[in-house]
Order: sequence, then structure tokens, then C-alpha cells
Amino acid sequence: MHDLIMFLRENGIQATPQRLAVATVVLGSRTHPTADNVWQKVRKICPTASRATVYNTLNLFIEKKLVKPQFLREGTVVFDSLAGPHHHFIDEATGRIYDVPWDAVKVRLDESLEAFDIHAYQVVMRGRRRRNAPKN
Amino acid sequence: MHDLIMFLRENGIQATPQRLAVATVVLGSRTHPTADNVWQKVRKICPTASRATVYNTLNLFIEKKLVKPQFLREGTVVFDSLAGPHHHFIDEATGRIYDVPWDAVKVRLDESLEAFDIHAYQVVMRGRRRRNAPKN
DNA sequence: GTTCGTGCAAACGGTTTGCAACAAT
DNA sequence: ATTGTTGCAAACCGTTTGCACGAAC
Repeated sequence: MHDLIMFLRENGIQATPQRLAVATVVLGSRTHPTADNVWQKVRKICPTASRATVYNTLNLFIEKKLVKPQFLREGTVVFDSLAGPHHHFIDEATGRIYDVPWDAVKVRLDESLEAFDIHAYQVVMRGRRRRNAPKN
Repeated sequence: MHDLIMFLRENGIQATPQRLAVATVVLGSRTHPTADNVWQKVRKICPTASRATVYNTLNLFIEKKLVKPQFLREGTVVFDSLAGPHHHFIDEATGRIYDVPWDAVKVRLDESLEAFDIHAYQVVMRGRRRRNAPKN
């Protein structure tokens, strides 16, 4: 898409087929893919893309704040397609990670926390998703 | 200590010099050491302890619920000496992780979360610790 | 023609595993 | 004798890096 090229350019990123593929996969995804997940999908769109380029591109996107890395799992980083702050729920049975809307959790920080200058926070929940649960 | 041996035995763990060293280091620590941090300290107490044994022992302790692994950082797990639930604050400048008492943060979960059967949650905060901050 | 992006393979760092020696029961 | 524990080295897996080629300005 031409507007995707524009979008990248606006963020100081020169568009290339590989980067467009990574952007398509990672920006248009409600999931929380690992770098390798991204690579698997990217190769289908752009078979020449190497693992190194995918990693480099993801790091570039992090630097340019197009995606946010999350440390929610052992051993690997997952990428957040980033549309405003939100919380996370991790299904302990499947390992799947769900976004939880910001307003679904109310957090009140005690005064005792004045020792910390808190720039950001998130609630990380673990458990099991109920069987007949609605979308997301 | 004899009571430490007892404690391990109560948890179905056969005491050995290596395991006692790991227990001493990891259970009696307010910090959040990585496996390698633990190894460094353990070798001073028990020079024969190998890296593999420290890793194996830590995994054993996780399995027996004596410590809890936390995924708060890229690339490495840190271990929580585990005395009841609490939250975490990560100093973005130093990387240091601080325990935040459970009551210092009040969390109210919305009804919309009924889709999830939440077993546990924690708040992860990031920012900078203030210079003249009190203990912990 | 200099800069930037890429692919490949090698290197890297944290962690696990196979195996042979060794206690402990 | 069987079972469990250890040390070592090698394997492993996710990620980064060095380098030479190629495309873009």
C-alpha cells in the first residue's frame, strides 16, 4: 500500500520490500508475535527476507516507536502493535497473550510510591480464558 | 543451618552442599538475581558448584515453589524470593528491580474481564527511582 | 561514489542436556 | 542395586554482528 510507504517515510524509515512486509505483518496484528513468528509470516510475502533483516527491522521499528517489545514470556520477546496503553492477560494453558483495554482495570497508586517516578505501568494478569468468551 | 536442611526436606528436596548454597543465596535475598548472579555468589560458598547444577537447582526450586521466576527483563529470567504476592518497579536507568508491597497499589478489575479466569496478577511499573528515596 | 539496506554465516549469551562419575538409600 | 546428584562439555535457541554485495540517492 502506498499509504504504508508514506507512513514509514513519515517515521524516518526508508521503505523496502522487506520492511513493508514486516510492517504489514506486525502492525496489522492483534496477536503478540515473536520475532520468529514475524519472520515466518514475512517470508510468505517476501521470500527473500532473511532472519537478520527481520530482526533488524523489528529493532528499527522499536527505535522509531512503531512497535513496543514486551517481556511477558520466558526466552523470547513479543511485539505489541501498539495502539495506546493497555494491559495484558496471559492464558496459562495456551500461552496466548490478550490485550486488555486500559479502562478495564483501575489502578490507584498509594502515596508511599512517591519514592518512584513512575513513567508507565501495566497490569499483567495470568489465568485461563473462559471457554465461551467473546471476541478479542 | 540445620533448619534449612529441614526446610528443603519438607519440600521434598534432598539437601546437598550445592543446594544449600543456592537456597542460602536465593531465599535470603531481597534482590532479584539472575541465574548467573546466583551462580557467582554460590561459588564463593561452594566453589565446586557448576553452572549446570545452579540452573538445575533453580528449576527444582521453581518446581517446588520455593522461588518464582519473573520475566521482567529482556534476555534473562530473574528470581523472586517469594514472600507473598507483590508488585514490581523497574528503574529504567539502572535496570534494578524493586518489590512494591501489595497494598501500595489498589487494582479494581472491571466486569468486562469475566471472560478471563484470573489466577494472579501483578502491576509492573517503570520509571526512575527518586534520589533521596527511603529504604527497600 | 558514498550511504544505506540486505543476505549469509558466524558469533553470542542465557539456558538445557547427555553422559560418565559418584553419593545416598 | 537402584536411584538421585553432580561436573563437564556440548548442544540449543533466540538474537546480534561482521562482512561483502547490491540498490538508492
